[in-house]
Amino acid sequence: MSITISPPLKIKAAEPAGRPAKVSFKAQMLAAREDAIVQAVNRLLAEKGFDLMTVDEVAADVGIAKASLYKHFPSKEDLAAAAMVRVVALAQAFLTSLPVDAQPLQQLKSLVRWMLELQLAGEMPSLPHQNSSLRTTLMNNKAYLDGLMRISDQIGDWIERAQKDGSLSVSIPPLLVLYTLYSRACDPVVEFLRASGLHSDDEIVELVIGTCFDGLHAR
Amino acid sequence: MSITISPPLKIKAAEPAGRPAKVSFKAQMLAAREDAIVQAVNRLLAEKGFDLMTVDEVAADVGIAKASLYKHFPSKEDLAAAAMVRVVALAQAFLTSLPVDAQPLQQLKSLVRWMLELQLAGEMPSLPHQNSSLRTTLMNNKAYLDGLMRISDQIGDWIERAQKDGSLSVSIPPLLVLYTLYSRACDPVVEFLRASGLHSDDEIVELVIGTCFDGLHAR
DNA sequence: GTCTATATCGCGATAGAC
DNA sequence: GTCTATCGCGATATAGAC
Repeated sequence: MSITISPPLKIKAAEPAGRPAKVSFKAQMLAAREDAIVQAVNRLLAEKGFDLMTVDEVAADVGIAKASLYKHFPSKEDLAAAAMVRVVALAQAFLTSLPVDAQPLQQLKSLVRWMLELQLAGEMPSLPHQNSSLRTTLMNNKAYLDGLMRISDQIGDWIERAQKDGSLSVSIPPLLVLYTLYSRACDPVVEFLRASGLHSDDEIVELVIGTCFDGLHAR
Repeated sequence: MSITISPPLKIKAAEPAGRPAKVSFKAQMLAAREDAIVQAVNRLLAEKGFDLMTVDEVAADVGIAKASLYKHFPSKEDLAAAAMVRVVALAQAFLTSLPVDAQPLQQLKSLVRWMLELQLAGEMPSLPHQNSSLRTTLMNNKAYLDGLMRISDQIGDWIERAQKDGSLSVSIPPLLVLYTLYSRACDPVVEFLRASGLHSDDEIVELVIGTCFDGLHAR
């Protein structure tokens, strides 16, 4: 029922008069509206998951009619795909914000920490891995695939360097490392631990990072 | 469309004549039918997940009418709950089949191996953790809760003993260990690795066990 | 208990006026 | 592009004969 627009609109701030300004203003409105939609979808995906999220809820949350949603996105699957594109873009922005001279293992831990915090903040969308129509839409989304490939390349680079400098086990295939890190984005241990009420969010993050990199076995 | 009955029926094998035998036979028929239903549900839950599994499919798979299903189980949620009760019972049977004198860490690894193999065999039902009606049904199912508590107690005992004998890290809360082990039952890494086609099922099992207990960090 | 046939309904998607 | 109102479909669940 609430309309969230981010970043806040600056109406015709430093724009020259005439048609170009008007077009840009319209484009800003459109982009802001679509961004509000995608943010609502992202939150609902994190809260209820794809199957339980209804398009009616999304429309009500954004504050527009359901038919208007379908003018922006042709299907529910495309709504979810847009949310995933946004998350991948956020991940990419986070990765590029990391110090380039840090040790590769620390980069990987920072990524996992970021994903766990996103999950704890209720902003990590959860999709079913078995919905074929959703998979088809995602696999046909060039923006999503490109973004996913770019961050995977970056992470893969860190994995190889971490294995070379001896901080990461060389007996684990790099692909397995990548998948293991990605899986932390939907690790049910996070919500289980939170439901237990025994640990703060920060403790949960550090505990899960510990089990991920150090394992359960005693050193 | 196929009716699977297990174990195979032995019709009136060593039964005395009279009413008791007849009642027992009927009860066997009923139990066998319900077991066939639960097995079909288990396979469909593993294949498509709860949301994508339809009651029509279950009925068609067992070879009976949908209305007949509802004579055995009052709702789709109860169907899934029955499958979970079965899996928990299988897990308990597996745990009691383990050698009692083995080291506790090996017991835990054996459990994870069993869960991973069940997943690779397509027999690990996958439920959404966010479906509230399903959660309600499960939390009201005494057989499920009792079975889950019994195996959790057994596992918790091994965890404490493994921490005492120095094979498991004492800096990890036992509850986190338990959750981390349980999470291997729905670890998406398994299907990702299988989809990559780079490893055999046995290799996948050992690789995931390795990342779970030894972590990614080099020793 | 099993069947056929049907009730009921939630949800994705659309028509058509403005 | 946005709205109100509605369609169409599939899914859970049930009625009633046998």
